[in-house]
Amino acid sequence: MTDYISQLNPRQQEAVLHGDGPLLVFAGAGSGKTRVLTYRVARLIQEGVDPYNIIAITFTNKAAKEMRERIAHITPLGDQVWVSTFHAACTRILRRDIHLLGYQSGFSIYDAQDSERLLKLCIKEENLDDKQYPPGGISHTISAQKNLLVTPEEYEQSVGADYRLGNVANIYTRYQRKLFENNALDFDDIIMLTVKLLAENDDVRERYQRRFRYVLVDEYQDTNQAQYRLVELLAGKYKNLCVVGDDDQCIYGWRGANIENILRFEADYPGARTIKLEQNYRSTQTILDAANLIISGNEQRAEKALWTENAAGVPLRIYNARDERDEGQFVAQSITYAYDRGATYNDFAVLYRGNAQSRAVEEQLIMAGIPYRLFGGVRFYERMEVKDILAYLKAINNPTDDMALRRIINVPRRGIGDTTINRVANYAYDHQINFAAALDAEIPGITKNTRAKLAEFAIYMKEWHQLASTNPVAELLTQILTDTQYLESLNDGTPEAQTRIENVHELLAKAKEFEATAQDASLTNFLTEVGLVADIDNYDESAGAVSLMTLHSAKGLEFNRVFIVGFEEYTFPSARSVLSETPREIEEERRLCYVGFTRARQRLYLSHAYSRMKNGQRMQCLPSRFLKEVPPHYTEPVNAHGRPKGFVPSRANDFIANAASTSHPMAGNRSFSSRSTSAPPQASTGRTARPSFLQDMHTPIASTSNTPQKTPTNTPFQIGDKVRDPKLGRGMVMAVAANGADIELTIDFPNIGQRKRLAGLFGIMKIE
DNA sequence: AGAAGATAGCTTTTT
DNA sequence: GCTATCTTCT
Repeated sequence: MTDYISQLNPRQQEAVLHGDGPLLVFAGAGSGKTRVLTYRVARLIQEGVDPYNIIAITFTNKAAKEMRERIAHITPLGDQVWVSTFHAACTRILRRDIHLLGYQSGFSIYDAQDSERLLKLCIKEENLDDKQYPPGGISHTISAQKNLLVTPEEYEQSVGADYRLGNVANIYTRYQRKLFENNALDFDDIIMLTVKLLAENDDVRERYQRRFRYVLVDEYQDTNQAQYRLVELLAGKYKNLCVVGDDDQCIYGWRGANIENILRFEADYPGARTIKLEQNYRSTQTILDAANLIISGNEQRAEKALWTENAAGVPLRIYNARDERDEGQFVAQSITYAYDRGATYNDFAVLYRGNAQSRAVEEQLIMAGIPYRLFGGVRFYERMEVKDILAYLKAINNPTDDMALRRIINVPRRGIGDTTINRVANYAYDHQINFAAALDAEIPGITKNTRAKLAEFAIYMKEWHQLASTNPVAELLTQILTDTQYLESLNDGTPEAQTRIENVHELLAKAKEFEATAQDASLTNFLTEVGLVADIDNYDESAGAVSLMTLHSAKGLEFNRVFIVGFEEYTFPSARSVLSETPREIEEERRLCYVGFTRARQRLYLSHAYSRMKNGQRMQCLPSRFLKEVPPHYTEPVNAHGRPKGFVPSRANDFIANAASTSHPMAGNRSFSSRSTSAPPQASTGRTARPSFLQDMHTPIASTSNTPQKTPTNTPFQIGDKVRDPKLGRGMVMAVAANGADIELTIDFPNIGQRKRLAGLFGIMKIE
């Protein structure tokens, strides 16, 4: 720890050594931001500040975890610093004092899915048509209001006599009341209510202000109004506030992030020192120049220019694909080409604007036998079976959580149908009691038989509730699984059944791990922890696979080689932003582009297709406007293998030149059977059955252990797969056989009423 | 009550 | 193309 200061550049040193008072650090991409933050915390402790008096706030658990570990690594007392996400920090504050707002400490946390379900209920109860009041849109509106700290009452006032908005206000009011009645908070409430708590209770505010003499905030450009206010409240007494961010990387405006917060910092905190970190340690000069040129197209930004001492590197590689399939092949072939010459799969990331784009790339990676991990899509804690089990825990932990209870009352099937549930709900509503209480009531219209089922369920609930007060989470879970036969109910013969069962076991393992590591292993804390995780939190650098994710998810990560696919108008920038024609939205897309470019250390591949399927329709596409913003001398067109057109091997600066002399241990070792020993059985059945929770490795092997020996192992196809042949159309694989070196598939084509045996498999692609 | 089949509607990004 | 919801059937 002694000599760490000398490892920093002058600007970084200045930020680390800054004493008391507000400090703004503009940290460009790859400029050593995390380093500065962690060293600054270490320095404070070294100077005699009690770690107890420091809080560092991030947006993701991953960032928090990384910072916590790095601080603990450089200074012995580091692990006492409070490092957490906005949401985790606020939840902790609320668990302690939320009774002052009328809620109870064991409140449930509703994710986007939960809150939308509740919202639908509210729209229904207001007797409004969910076509005219689409839950998604209303949810966005309510979220926006909460981010601006606008209460239902204030919103109602602000909309005046507007009929439609008046109804929206009514929905908001009802929604908020229901959350309260359920003793539940949505994500926005977590911040909003913490602000309310601190603003309205002098003693609570005073306590936290005194405690947090030093406040550090990461990614300040992504704070929304509520978070801004929260930071203001926390740091209000000592003003020892250090915020780090990059206005050029503000990409969450649609979610309420206010880029003004960082641009206004000096005005908000008079006497603030501003430091700009502009030296980039990550990318080549070429990549950086291109990124700088892109971002300079934006009006609303603080002036700065990244520079680097790194070499110029190679030009950006541009591929014009025919369609998304060709584009996927380009990605796969380029990766294979580089892999065969010593690159590793972790070197690569494929970034795209929207999750829907992953499919085309996935198909080609599977065909080429390239292992990959997919981020985004359905996440572990959003999976049906995991949410079911968590709903049991929520309902047990928080008996007023009607939403959780309603979710599980007939899962697994207990013969309690929608009619009954609605009768109970209506009864509860009419008598102003919660759903759980209504289970024991004499409700008109419910038959004796059904009432017995309700009563039986109610008894179980009481038993579990009892169990929860004395036993650890994992034991409670086990008991629930036994009592309900939930696992058995999952075993329905569908291809996903096995994965679902595994996911439940995974959750059980999570619970055990939680018990082993948590300081206070209460059920409430377990639910808090699992309620606030994001997909990217599970990113693991060393997984030996290509990473596929959205540009948003990629923020904060870096890769040696980055593909940005779908670099087209109406895809990137998104159709929405183009059609809106508001500079604000296009500027955010441009920032997203800047984020994407600066993820790459060595190489950046950009591809666009001439045509692409969108919403089931084939669309013509034009190259992204951002592509035109990069001058031609920074770029070079490449072929479908990622090689420069007219490539000559002796060319200086090219990869093959040095790869030829040093043989990589992995080079040439690409046979499928030797690489993977235990492919998960669902590996090639498609994304819905794939757990993204752990390393989501993809291997093309149908099955290594339980298939006859003659079945070829190096094929992505297995019996039952739905496939498409370019000439014959859709079909289903009926048999897989080896025919010499070739693979032979027997495929049923229902549309032509024929069964064909095909060898060579040219153009046959798996579909879902 | 529950399953299978048909149709409408929608897709940016996520703590 | 996919999914969530509605409809129809058992």
